[in-house]
Amino acid sequence: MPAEERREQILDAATRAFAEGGYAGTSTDHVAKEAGVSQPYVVRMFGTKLELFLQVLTRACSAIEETFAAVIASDDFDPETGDVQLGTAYTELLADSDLLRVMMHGFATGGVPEIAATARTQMARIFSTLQRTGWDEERVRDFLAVGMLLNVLLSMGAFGPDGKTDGLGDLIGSCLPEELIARVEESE
Amino acid sequence: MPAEERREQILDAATRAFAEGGYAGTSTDHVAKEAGVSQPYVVRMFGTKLELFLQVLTRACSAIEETFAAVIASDDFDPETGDVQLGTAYTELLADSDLLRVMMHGFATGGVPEIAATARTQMARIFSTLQRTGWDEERVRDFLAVGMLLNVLLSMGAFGPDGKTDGLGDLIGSCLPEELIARVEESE
DNA sequence: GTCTATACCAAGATAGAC
DNA sequence: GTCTATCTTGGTATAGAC
Repeated sequence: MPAEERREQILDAATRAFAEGGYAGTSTDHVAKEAGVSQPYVVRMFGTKLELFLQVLTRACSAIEETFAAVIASDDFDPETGDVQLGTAYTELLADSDLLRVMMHGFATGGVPEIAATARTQMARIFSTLQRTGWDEERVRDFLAVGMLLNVLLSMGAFGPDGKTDGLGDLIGSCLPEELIARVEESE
Repeated sequence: MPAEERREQILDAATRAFAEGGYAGTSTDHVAKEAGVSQPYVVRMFGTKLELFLQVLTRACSAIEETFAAVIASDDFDPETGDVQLGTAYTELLADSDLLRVMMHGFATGGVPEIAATARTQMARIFSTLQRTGWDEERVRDFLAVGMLLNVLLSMGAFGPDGKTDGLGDLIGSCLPEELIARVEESE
């Protein structure tokens, strides 16, 4: 298999693995098994585990940012009701869950300077993209903030089967309309 | 030293250590060094590293919840302008940073079922306390959401010296008044 | 109540064959 | 381009002395 294709395959596998365990909590061997290759090969291809994680994090944030950018740039984007359009796009990300979960791991791993620096850069990019909605400062902030709250709830398994009985239902309900919640839970 | 006092001392040290590295990224030896005791002693006292982390997480969330509860229960709490009172209390937490940072690590570590379950319970408690403001659903949600966004920014070092040049200044500015930002940065 | 010594396993990275 | 074997380190937990 050509290196380029293998590379993508491993990045996909690493995204799933790191989404579950985070940077420190995931071994390169786990990533390798998920990708169906040998552990030394993973290290060989990316140099170090850290470099691999940085690429996974950057790729995940780019995918998220591009999802928003596409909605905002589309012809039928309407600043007035844009929350719904962006919210729907975001829900698709929620249902996929791996991208948002690695992102959150990256955002929380401030103890590793390279990861923290990458996190700040990517967060700034996403913020910058959302500003192209033409919304005022507070509206952009609130959209991002509620999204971040949802990411946290996703990370702690509030959408999963165990999460239903934990008293977070009302909180989730105040963030998302009923129909969308059902769709996210389904995919858990 | 009596066991009870030592216990608190170790929990404090563990809070600092885990705030930096998270659950998987922090060794029991690191905790021990921070507390000035031997590594086997730490394990002996809490049984396992996981148990220690769960207690640290629960304690941190309780402290945060109690901070809010105290403001809300105080005589001069006014639901109308309560955002400012609660926001100021929250800023004190931001300046301390360790409590919020372990909490975020706990919230992001969904891959360890016991941690995720504890995270959900604690989040529900904080939510429940905020509901005692008497605010409507959306106002509670937005307060919590903006708080979560700030926690994420804190975790990625956006308030630290390196964070100033990353283009997140406007985002932070839309979450907190100028004076408060200065106070948080100072403590970094 | 607290330590030293240590058993034992997991994990990142390297060497080198095919 | 990909693997097997392996070196080396670090880390959790236990045993047992003081």
